[in-house]
Amino acid sequence: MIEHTSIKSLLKGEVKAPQNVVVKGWVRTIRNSKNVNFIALNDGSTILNIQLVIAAGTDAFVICEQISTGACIRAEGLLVDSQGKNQSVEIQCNNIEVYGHSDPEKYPLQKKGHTLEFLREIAHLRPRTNTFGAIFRIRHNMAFAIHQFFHQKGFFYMHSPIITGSDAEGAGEMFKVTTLSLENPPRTNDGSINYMEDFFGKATNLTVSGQLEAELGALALGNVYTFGPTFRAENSNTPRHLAEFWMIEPEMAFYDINDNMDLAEEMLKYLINFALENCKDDLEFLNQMYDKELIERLKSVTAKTFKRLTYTDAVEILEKNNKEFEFKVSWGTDLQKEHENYLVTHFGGPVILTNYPKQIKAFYMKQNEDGKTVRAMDVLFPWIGEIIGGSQREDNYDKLYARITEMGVDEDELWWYLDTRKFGSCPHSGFGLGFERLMLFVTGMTNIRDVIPFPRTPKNAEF
RNA sequence: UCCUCGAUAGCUCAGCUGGUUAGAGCACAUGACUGUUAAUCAUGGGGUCCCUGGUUCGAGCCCAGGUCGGGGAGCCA
Repeated sequence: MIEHTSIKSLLKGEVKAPQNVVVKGWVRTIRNSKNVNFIALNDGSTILNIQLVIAAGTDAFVICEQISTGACIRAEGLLVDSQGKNQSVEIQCNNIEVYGHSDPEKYPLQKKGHTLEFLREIAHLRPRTNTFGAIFRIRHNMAFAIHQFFHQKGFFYMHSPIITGSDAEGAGEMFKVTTLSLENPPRTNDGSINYMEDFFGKATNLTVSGQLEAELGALALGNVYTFGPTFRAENSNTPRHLAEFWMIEPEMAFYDINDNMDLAEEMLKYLINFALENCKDDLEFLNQMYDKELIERLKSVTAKTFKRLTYTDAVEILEKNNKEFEFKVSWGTDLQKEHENYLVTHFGGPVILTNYPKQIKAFYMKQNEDGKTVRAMDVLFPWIGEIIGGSQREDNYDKLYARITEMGVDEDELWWYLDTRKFGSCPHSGFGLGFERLMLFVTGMTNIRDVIPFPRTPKNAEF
């Protein structure tokens, strides 16, 4: 049986003072004086610390000589109402056991502020800071909320493969997966690498999207979603890109593009509300330390109806301001970040754009009757830009096949995908949400490397 | 990948026009202190000036190449 109590439950008043308690955690600061020492102890259950009060003359007071910032201890004592101002309760501590010392000359985390750049270099220790404790607790809550949201709506969580044999999604550069010798791979007669001898008997990669597999699930189970790691070998060096990130991809049978937008909007609002309700202390910390408008912005997004308009209407608005843009807009061009920002600012909140020109979108999107556009939808968020990209899917075999050949996609790699349009095809839709992009918005962090425990980016796979 | 800025103590930074022994704040150590909140006060220790090469009597400073990091852009979620 676990003998100690979480600091969260003590500070929430779930244990009535006075009462003997045991806590275990890591020392944030220790303040010494002649007659009394104070320790701020954190166990990760909450951003708040509990104060240990150690009077001179106790065994614990002597042990304090070994304790410094970062040490891990077990502390036992009487939980009492605090005499100090900054906490409701504290522990009059008479017994301390040191689990792990922390050499104060060498421990990198000081009891002062550190830059996020420095903390990235010590990603193995940064969960012990207030900031990253808050971020990772919020990250957990968002992951949990995603499952809860879909489960409540009757969706099934589907595990799409991490290793894929097709390079057909066209979603970006892929990481190769192989057990062949890099120094001396087997060759075919024409000198190319013989993947027949590779582990899977063919060339394989890490997935760039679980969407195509999710569609297979939707055409059997109705509504499904994937939520797993995704890999892009793009040489992207920005605060919004990772080589390994997590993506949520719902896929729904019998949803048209409007149902798709409704779901995307409902989901984003649900998740943000969940954070506001369940991550109050952590959000308040981030609001105070990093982004004074964070909580206000989160509330405003949940209250607002997302502005929906077509790509064509958006281009019309943008064209009026072409002189302000580095990249001029005209119908058929892909929208740049400056254009997305303009629209989000123009409408004062999230924007959903639909019906893009087919030539700038993927082969699987449902073609409109006009012959020019497809039923794509992008949800644009302040600063982040495209937080969700999705579409109604092309469910007509002939149209899908035509598009595949037009775009030079290898049909042999997609025979199974095409099969679903041969046998019991149906209208369906889906979208992809970048989990870390959601985290950026919810935490107010501005660099995606700070919302995932161990970021993978070009030239960085430490830890 | 392109543009741009940067790298000096454990951290955050200053360092003049190229010139003697490279500084500050915080952190840390020691001491003081009757309840502190990133405590306070005093004293002290602490440097591969990112790397390689060059210019120079002399380089933290100038030049070239590289590495890593920040911001912007592209690719995208």
